[in-house]
Amino acid sequence: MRIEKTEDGVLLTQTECFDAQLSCMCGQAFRWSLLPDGTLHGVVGSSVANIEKRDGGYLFRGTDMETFEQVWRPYFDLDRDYAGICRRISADGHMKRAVEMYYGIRILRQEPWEALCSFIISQNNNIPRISGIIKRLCESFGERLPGGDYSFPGYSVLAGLSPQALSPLRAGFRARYITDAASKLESRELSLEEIALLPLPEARAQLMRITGVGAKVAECTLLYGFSRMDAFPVDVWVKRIMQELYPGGLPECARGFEGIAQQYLFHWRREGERSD
DNA sequence: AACCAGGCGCATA
DNA sequence: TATGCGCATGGT
Repeated sequence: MRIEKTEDGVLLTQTECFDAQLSCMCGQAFRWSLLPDGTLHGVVGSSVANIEKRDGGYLFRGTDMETFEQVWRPYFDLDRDYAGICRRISADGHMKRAVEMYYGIRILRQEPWEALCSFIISQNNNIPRISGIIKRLCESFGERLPGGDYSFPGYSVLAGLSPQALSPLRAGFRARYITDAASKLESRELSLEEIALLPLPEARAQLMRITGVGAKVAECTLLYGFSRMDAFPVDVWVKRIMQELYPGGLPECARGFEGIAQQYLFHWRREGERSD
């Protein structure tokens, strides 16, 4: 991996197994968009990214080195050996095909609260509408950033609100789930910092104390918000894959990296459906 | 115009 | 423990 400052921003080259576009647009995060000119645009915390392909790598336009190191390097999990992980899970034939076809997908290290809130919104919903609800959530309750983007609102901002106060989001029955999560966190009845330290089963149980958080949302929160690579969200797509390919469970080679395997299989199956 | 969407809570057996 | 249904909203 090579990271260098240029006059346009920070240039990242020589990374193994990293496709920014695939990683951001494969359904794990909902605040990224691909602009018509090919620029990948998104917000993390109070930082805005405009990522362009350049010199076989990526230019983070307008980013300074400090922000790259503190925000983007951890967000894209650039210090994890994805090439090695992909090699390992490719011991299984189906996994090998999915990994080859979509090589470079990484699990993004999202903020815990943003992941929790986003996947509460995701339930019984489709990706375009999930993105729309989250966009309105940020515009309604987040802070305006230079350039016109909005940050994801912290739970403290939402904790005092009634579900009706979220009506501009058009989140439907999920509105009260969001306010329940926010108020339980604000009152310290639940603590994301403590959940981060718990073993997987206990962390699941804690998250599921929130109304509207079941096994699937808890698992997504642990994978995407707490970087638990052994969390394994099973949605309708993955359920189909499991029934068709792995009735006895994931292959042994995926142990410890179930979440990463899941993301490749999920995207593989979804894209396969789209191209029919 | 029904049907579905990265589910969950609740009632029922 | 295991099903089945309703839920807000919007896109096909």
